[in-house]
Amino acid sequence: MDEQLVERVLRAVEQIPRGRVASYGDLAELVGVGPRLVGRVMSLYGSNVTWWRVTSASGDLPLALADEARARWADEGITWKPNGRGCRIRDHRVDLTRLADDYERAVRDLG
DNA sequence: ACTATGACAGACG
DNA sequence: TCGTCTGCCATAG
Repeated sequence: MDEQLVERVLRAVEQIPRGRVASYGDLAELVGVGPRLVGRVMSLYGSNVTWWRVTSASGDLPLALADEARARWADEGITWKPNGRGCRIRDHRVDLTRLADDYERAVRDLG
């Protein structure tokens, strides 16, 4: 894995404000890579950051992570509908353009 | 070198 | 609302 890329992805995740979520695709667009790569980075290094604010485009997470994530969501006031279908997580997606500002800053301050 | 498979997404039937 | 297919990048076999 390209360390630079990993850093950029993780940095992007950290820009997601409390109480909001972003999809893998959102982050991918922000970082400038394919969504699958973001998924891969998260699977490897996600536990180091606020991974529960990253959901799939449909608002779901793998079963194992869902339990943990739900607790976090409840704590942050993120509403969701149990039983997958019609998950309301989508209503909490961040405005990508606003996220981009903070992200640019974060990446600049990195080097 | 080639294929299959992912914490994925978008288009289409 | 489901399958299916294609694009995406890295890894494993």
